[in-house]
Amino acid sequence: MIAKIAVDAATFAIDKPYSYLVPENMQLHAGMRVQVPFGKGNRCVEGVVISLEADDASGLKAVEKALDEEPLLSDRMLQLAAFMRERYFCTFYDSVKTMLPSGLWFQVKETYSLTTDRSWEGKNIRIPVAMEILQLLADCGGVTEGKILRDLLPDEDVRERAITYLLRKKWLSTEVDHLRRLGDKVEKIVSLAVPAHEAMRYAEGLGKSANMQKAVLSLICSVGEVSVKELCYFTGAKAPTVNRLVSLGLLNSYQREVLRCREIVPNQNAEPIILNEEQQSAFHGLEDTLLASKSKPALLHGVTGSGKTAVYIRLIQSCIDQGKQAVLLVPEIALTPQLLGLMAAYFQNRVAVLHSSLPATERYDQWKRIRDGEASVVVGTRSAVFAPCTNLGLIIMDEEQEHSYKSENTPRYDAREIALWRGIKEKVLVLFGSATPSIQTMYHAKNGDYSYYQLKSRYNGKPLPKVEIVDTKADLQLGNSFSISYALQDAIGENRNAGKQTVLFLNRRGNSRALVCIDCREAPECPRCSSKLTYHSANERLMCHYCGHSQKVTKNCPKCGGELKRMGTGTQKIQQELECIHPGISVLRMDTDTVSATNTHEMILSKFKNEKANVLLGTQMVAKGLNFPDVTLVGVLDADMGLFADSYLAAETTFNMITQVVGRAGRGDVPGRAMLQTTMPDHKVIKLAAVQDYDGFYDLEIEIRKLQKYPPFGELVSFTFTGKDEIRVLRSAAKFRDGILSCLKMDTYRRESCDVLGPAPCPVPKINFNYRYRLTVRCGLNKNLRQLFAHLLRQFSQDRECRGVSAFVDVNGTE
DNA sequence: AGCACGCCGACT
DNA sequence: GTCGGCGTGCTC
Repeated sequence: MIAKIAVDAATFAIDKPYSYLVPENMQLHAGMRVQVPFGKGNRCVEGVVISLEADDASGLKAVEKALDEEPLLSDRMLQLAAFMRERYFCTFYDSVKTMLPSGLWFQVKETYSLTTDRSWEGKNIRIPVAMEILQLLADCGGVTEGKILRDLLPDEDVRERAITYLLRKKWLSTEVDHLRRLGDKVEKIVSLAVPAHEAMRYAEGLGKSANMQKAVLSLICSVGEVSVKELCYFTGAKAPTVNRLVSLGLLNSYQREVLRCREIVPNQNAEPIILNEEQQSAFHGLEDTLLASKSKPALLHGVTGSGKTAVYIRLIQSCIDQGKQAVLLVPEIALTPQLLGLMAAYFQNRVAVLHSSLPATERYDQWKRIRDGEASVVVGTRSAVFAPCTNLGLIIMDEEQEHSYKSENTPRYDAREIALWRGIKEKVLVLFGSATPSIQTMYHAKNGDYSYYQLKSRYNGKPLPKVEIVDTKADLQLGNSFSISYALQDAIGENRNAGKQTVLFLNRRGNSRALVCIDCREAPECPRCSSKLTYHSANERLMCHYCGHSQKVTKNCPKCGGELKRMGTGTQKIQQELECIHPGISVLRMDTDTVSATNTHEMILSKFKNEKANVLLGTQMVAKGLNFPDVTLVGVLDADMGLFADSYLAAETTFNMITQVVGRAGRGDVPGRAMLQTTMPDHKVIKLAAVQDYDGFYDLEIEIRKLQKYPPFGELVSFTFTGKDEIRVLRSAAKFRDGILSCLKMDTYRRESCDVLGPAPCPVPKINFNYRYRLTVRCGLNKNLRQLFAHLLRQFSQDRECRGVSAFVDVNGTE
């Protein structure tokens, strides 16, 4: 028997199925992970069995051992890994790792032991610390773990040199083992092994001193099966007492797996859902597709407050009634705590949650519940698109346009694409839901690739707020030095006098916690990266969020010696302005500075609601999930900020942001009002967003996309090159570009439309002493071109001139 | 990437 | 002789 195996150690250039011999007595199946010898040194590496063949061949290395007892990945998931490998230019095993919860990954454990050759004894070895290692091993019985050596000899260079020397001398040998990061949690369950009356008769025959045994037995008689832990808790007995009863043959015991999953508390009663006419017709159409197991995706386009969630719940219900599982993907769990409670209300303990901030143990156990079919509804973030459902019927992606569905690590997958792939292969309905669908999804809907359902009316019948565009240039000419325009200043004042609340939105990332020199106006930079350090008050240090470098806060500027002052964040400055303009106004801030684990997002929101602060001021996080009747004014301080971003999604993102923010105003009885401050009051995107004209925006943007050959008309593939030697990196990138260009002249590729831009420095040109340059390729990324790129990447990694430079690919990336 | 093999110069 | 440096080639 031969196993085709994808190994972890393989880089993209050499990634392919490797054939290994399966030992006679080994039970292997596709989808199981194994430990195999790889390379000349036969080092032990992890791999996954892709397929098995009955062939017999000699001259192959043999699989060392199976690391799983049963397959972790179905054939379908293996197919998906292959798809991801081709689509995102990663290795097969990279895909496998992203599909599995991290609790299932392995940790390598090296064991070092002395060999029988003790000729080193009494010798004088010149290599530093080599003798120490030998002595240490001799002292602890000849065997030790790699971790112990690492702890004892922290200097990596010296330690590794000594170890290689000793291994070559064959005085030391090493073994590698793959250990699961997490184990399955089990508990001991006991039950009666004899009829109850017999057990009780035994208990009565016991003396007075054996009260515990009596208590234990009588409890078991009344409840039947019980865990030892609970038994001890309720009776006060200790484990040995129970074990004694087991060994006497009165009790049976076995290990039962326990799942470490928190219970989700339903936040309401599961009242029957009554759909309005629009919802009803959308639901019917979608249910038909669902029941027919046709794999045509669908878009549910519903304005904020139109009740998309009700349709989701009915669909999930219908899916479960078919005996199938449903996956509901959300952009960020933290922003949808009510959704989880709602799901629990309707689907009770059949709901499983999967997202990255769960403890690894819980995530793994949730994963098992899904795999074993115990959970029929999966709610989760991006990675939940890999939920191991064996009987999937429905995938819903809420807020489909959100960027968080795109991964920023290798493989840089897009959960939308994965969902669509599963949709086709598993004959599953994929439903995209959004108030402002991405241009790409809308295009497919208009094109008939997706079926399209629209919910136009807000269920409470509230009109959308009145939106005004405020030209900040005009204010500047009038001498207004504040970030808040006169018009908005007045509106905030009026709103406050009317006893209503205001939300102000600053469209910036809240990471400006920097120190700035009062003389040269410069902020301390990271010595390893081209980035500014941010100030962390918890440890009084300046930290770099790209490389993790941190340094003590100094009093003076490292460049000119001027005094360093904490620069107020954007929101802080605006808070001061507000207090200056409207003395006595109460302002709550919500940004990375004020939101923490102890002072969560929701806590600030509920404070805003309950304490009736006049103004809530925040960055991107206020845009979502806020629904208060007393908020009648919303201000966007820099509505056009996002339009300058260097991304094909800039306009789309800005439009969505404005829509979301505007939707926060006027949820109560008083009609809402929104003000958009901008330096470009005539910008089409701003104007369209102000009147909430999605269709107009779509028509405008789709033309630009078509002209520029941006998605959905073409794809943007970026190749990023990194390395320590800047010249070399730039040269490698240029060489790669030339490689593409010359291939495009060949007959096979002549018909491809493909523009190559760059190389240009990346937005962050240096990270951890690695320089970064980028090529951007606009093309129809078909199979032909994908194969070309993969070929060029392989060739690149073997190119001697490009040594020390590595490349990675991002398809339709946001950065 | 990571590892061995081979060839060369330097040091004991 | 013995050791390390570095270039080259391969990974079932």
